[in-house]
Amino acid sequence: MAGGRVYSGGASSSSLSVLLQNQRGPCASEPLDSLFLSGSSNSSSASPFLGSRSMVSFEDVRGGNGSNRSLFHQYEHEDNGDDDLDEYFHQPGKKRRLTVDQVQFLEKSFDMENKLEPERKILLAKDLGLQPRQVAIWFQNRRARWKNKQLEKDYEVLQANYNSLKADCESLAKENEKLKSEVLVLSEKLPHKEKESGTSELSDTNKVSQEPTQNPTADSLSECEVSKVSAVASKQEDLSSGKSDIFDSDSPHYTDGVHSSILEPGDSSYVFEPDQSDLSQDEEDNLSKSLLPPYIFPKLEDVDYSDTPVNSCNFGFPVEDHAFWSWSY
DNA sequence: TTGTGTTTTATTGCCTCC
DNA sequence: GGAGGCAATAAAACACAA
Repeated sequence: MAGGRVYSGGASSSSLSVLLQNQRGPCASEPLDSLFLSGSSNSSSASPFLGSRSMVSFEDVRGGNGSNRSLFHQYEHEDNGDDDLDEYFHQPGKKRRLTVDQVQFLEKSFDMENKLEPERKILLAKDLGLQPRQVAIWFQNRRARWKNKQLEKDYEVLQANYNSLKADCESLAKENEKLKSEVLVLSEKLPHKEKESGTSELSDTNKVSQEPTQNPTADSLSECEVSKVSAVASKQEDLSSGKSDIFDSDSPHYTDGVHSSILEPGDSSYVFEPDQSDLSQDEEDNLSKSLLPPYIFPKLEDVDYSDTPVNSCNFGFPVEDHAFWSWSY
């Protein structure tokens, strides 16, 4: 026995005699719902479960089906009076399964409230012809089962979410690889174009830098748009050599509405304002790091990218890779 | 019938709350 | 300190295949 806790081994003679006095055979066939509803308010007079003898009545009504068969037969052999009844309930080490109706009754009660107040426990015990302790144990075990079920459900939900995220991640990684190869191809082609077109493209570069802002989130960046960004990579040489007037406010700019107005954090359209994106700050940081040449955005020096991983959200572009980027196409 | 896995009932020990 | 809840566990009852 647990420290200081005393459990009875089964129904006591006194409680059983009370139950047997209330014995009412045919009531066992009443619909459970009505039995249950009448139980709480008037349980002592309308008890649907009237001790162990009423279990025999249940079996009679049901024709002795299923799970109670062995109990019924066992009890049938011992049904020789109250002495045998007490003997049955006091068998040490013997476990007695509850009847189907008792379990259904308890289940309904559990559905209403899975905690068991003392008064309710007494009422249920009376109604079911069980020891209050048995009712308490049943509720305890039932709560444990319920908790396990909940854990299983939670696990399934988490696993589904994980699988979904994993699929997203994989598709983004593929997209990332695709875009990277595209950037490589375009950056190889662009130096030739540059030589042909001369310095006139600088004004285009400036256009890009002045475009009103939309947030360059992963969602808003179409493949085409990213390709455009990639296509201007060759302008980096001009910028790094001081030719660019990219911060000229009068300069025309790239007008696709995606890669612009990202220069001034103080501006209302500053692209890295947290409220303007569905992405988390980390994701936005990753995007800004991956898409924007660091030298274009001196204000961004305030942002700590030191631990930013290269992942599908920043398109896998290390910051160093951006050294050749510029904003024209 | 028997072996084995699962479910259900009950115990134990520990913990928290009043 | 007692009552009650919970986790872990034991063990009886049950289901079912071989």
